[in-house]
Amino acid sequence: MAEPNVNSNPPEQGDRSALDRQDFLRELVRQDLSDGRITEVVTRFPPEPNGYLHIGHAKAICINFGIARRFGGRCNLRMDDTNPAKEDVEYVDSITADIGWLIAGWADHCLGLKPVGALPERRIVDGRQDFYIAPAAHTDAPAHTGTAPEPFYASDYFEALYEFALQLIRKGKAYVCDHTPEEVDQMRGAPDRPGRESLYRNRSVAENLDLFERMRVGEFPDEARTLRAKIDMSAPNVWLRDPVLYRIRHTAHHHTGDEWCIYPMYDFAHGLSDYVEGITHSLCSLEFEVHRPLYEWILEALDLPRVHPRQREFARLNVTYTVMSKRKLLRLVEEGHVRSWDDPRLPTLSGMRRRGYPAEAIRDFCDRVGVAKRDNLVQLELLEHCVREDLNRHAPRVMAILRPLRLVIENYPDGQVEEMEAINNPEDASAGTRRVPFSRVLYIEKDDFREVPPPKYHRLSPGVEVRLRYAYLITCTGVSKDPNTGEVVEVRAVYDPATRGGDAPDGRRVKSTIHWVSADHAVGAEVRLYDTLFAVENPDNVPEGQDFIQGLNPDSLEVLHDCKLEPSLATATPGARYQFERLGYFCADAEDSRPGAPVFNRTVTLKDTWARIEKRRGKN
RNA sequence: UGGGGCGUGGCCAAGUGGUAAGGCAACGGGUUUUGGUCCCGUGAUGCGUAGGUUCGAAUCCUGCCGCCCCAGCCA
Repeated sequence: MAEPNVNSNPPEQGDRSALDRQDFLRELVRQDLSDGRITEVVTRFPPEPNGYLHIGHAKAICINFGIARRFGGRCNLRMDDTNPAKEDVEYVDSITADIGWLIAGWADHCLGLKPVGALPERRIVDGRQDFYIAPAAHTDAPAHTGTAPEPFYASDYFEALYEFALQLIRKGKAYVCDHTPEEVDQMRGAPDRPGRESLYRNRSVAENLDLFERMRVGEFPDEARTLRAKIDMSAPNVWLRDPVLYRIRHTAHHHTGDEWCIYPMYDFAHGLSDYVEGITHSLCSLEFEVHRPLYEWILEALDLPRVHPRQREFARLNVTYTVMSKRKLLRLVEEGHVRSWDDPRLPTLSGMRRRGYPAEAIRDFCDRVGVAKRDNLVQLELLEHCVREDLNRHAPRVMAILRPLRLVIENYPDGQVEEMEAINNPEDASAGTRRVPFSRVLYIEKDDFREVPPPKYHRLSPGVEVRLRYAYLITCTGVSKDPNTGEVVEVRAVYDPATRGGDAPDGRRVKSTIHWVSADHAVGAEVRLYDTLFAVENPDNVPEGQDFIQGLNPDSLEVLHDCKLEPSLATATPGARYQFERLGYFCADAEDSRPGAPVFNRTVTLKDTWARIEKRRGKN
């Protein structure tokens, strides 16, 4: 029976790189299609709602949605929620929101849509029992616009899963075991030593059926019994040594409430959930490779009528200067090393979104990182490159002073204000221009002035002429210092009225152009500068006896309170991204920005050749 | 020490018997009213290692070395 192909949208034109990318997963899918093993491609992304999504998940999302998209299929977002003790709706909400954001405008057209309230349909195919949940037709659903998609839930299949378990028992392939967890543990043996068979392994089908049904209705306490697969206690692969399929947990579930007190284990639930949804390719990370024989055993033992899903594994993503494990991220949040799950220093999707990383850049990164099976540690620089490349194209330019230094134009009339025309985005002519007020007293960046300039320093210093961007050529005439500290508190200069806009009629050139903000018109702002969360490249690789926490970078956050922005930024909308010229890309904080009192996060710096020169000099 | 995987330039990664793609990083140079962007150029005689097969090997065979995963009633 052919299932409806609800989505046959081909990938967009002009998408060559993603289209042609060659990796072993796409190769396999291509092969299955040309062999006629399958006629459509259905994948899934199956997070357990027990934590927040991070860049590592983004890779899995891009692979699963990307392949569905590439072959005109669909990808289901499924909550793998089979362990009520660890899960919560808080997480399903954040996960769906993060995914909606990440795939918006890219893979929303191949997002598997669940018919509202639908459960798997029970039916008989070729005399064999089957369950299938048909996707909603795409045309019936409102266009996905980046809002949280409605996920599928493994827990919606508990009834079907229970029926499958019954069937396994009837076939003599599963049994109820009364051993304690400790006994099961001991009897499993070791990788190089076979295990011992359960004393309950040869119960009759009738007794197993009776016991399992009584497990379901709640006759037994937690841990009293389990349902186990009858496979091989001496199998070299320990996952084949009669793995537990169901356990008793008198615990309320975030999605099914108190309807159940037995819950299926991952290995039993996952493959069958894939099957129920008509998944053709179940793409997961490498640590599940040893589970694959069990995944296949379950599907085969049940003699299921439709085509079986195929599990294939790829290496998970690691990025330098950060950690990806749920356990470690949780510690960072709980111990207060970061403020929250969406702290802009975290590799969580919510953190990166708050920091200003465009979803498109994260997807591009996942694409460039490739798909393979070897362990990897990708340099942060590649991610930052992707972010800069996207922002360079799209972010409007603006002038902002992070560390203000007063500059007085001595020969500029006091009280006069001129509106200078500035280009919004040199990469995008359609972005137009804006007017920026100029006056006698300005702020410039402290870094842009040196009383005694080091070699190769092109910026302002006494006697030197530079350009004020979009304004005038000025020449530094002197400084004022704090009488106590000797610190330069004000720079004085004269301007050449003939150079309005920045070009000299006589054609003379200056070595540097610096940015500025008019003191009278400046908007005060808080700006948060971020450095890597960890000071070490690979925080997971800690020396003996050390805690990964010790690898933290004490200077990962610097808050600047007295920044001066050009007036157009007074009402920056939360989440809006800009390039502060010559400094970097910044994003109006979505939580803390207020009209008239914006707060900005530095997303990433611009590449800084001068900083590199200085750094090199420091080393020599 | 049992089983399952993986080793290609600093980091990713193509390559599937015909003589080492591409990206990031780095380093030179050009353009530039952002020390940004953009453009041009530079890098493995070598594919963990030692043998073998072949006219020819990163690709096939054998041994060795290294790294990762697996003994949850977690996923």
